[in-house]
Amino acid sequence: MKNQRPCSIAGTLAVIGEKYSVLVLREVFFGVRRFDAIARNLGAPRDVLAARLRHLVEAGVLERVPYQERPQRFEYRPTRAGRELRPVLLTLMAWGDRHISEHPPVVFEHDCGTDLKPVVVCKHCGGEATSRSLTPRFADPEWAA
Amino acid sequence: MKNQRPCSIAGTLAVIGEKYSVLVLREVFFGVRRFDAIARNLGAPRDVLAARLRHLVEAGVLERVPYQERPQRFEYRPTRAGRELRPVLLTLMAWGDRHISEHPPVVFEHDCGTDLKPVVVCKHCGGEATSRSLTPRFADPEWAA
DNA sequence: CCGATCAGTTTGAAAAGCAAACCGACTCCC
DNA sequence: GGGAGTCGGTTTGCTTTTCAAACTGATCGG
Repeated sequence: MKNQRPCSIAGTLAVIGEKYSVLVLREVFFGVRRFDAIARNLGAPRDVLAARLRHLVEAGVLERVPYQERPQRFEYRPTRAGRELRPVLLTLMAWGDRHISEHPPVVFEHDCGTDLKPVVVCKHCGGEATSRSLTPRFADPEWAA
Repeated sequence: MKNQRPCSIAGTLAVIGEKYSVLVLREVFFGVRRFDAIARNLGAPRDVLAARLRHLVEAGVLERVPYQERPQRFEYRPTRAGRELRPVLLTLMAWGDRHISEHPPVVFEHDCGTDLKPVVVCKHCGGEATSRSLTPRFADPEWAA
């Protein structure tokens, strides 16, 4: 990584782009918040998991909270910033449901009573954000495509 | 990676989860579709980029199309499945804009005339998909959290 | 012929990933 | 009290991946 285009996608990936990081968040959102349980559900090497958790805590996405003294034990909870990553996981899941497994392993029931089909829309007008409806504008014109 | 929870998030990450893959898609969406240009904008090692492009083509996200004969040269275009990954990039960008750079390096103008603020909503009711409004249901109860 | 362009491949060393074993501070149970 | 189990990691020794830089081969322009 040398001469990178300035970009919020790259910025977010610097936080959650390493292997397992997103899956850690998935488990945490499901309520699985302890080291052993996360390791089991991910099948990840424990040293790598330890490194990822440290990184996510430093980045302010998770917090490490003791859930008992004697012996002291910790669990990992999403912060506000962490919870705001849920849309990322939902769009990843939606693509996988559509293009990989036609029988989705997990479904989210939405308040409205249906199985959630997540769509990305413009907050202002509510219209779907499609390729054709979007025009990029670059802060630094050197990087205009 | 051993004993993984069956999951569409993991499935999608198997396609675009390696380092640089998402950034390749970003460039392709911006219209940067040739090997040298992508390599330049990413600052990625050329051998890694070659491997990623191969993988994305095999996965059906990009296609490798000749844009000239003599000497034969290729460019990479998003397929339909590839274009459907745009929502993933938009949510990644939105999080970075909010939590990393308060001055976004790129803004998308939406048809409606405003700068796009992407939100994930329920396709059926249009309501925002928040933690509290969602209840997971597991196809295989062994993995219920 | 000389230099430049482009899409990769090759090379050798450094970094990250991996599975399995280990550790320390406990608790539980006989 | 002793042995087994739990839990949140760290250590070890090996394999795989990444990296930057150099190189290749086809072709064009002067």
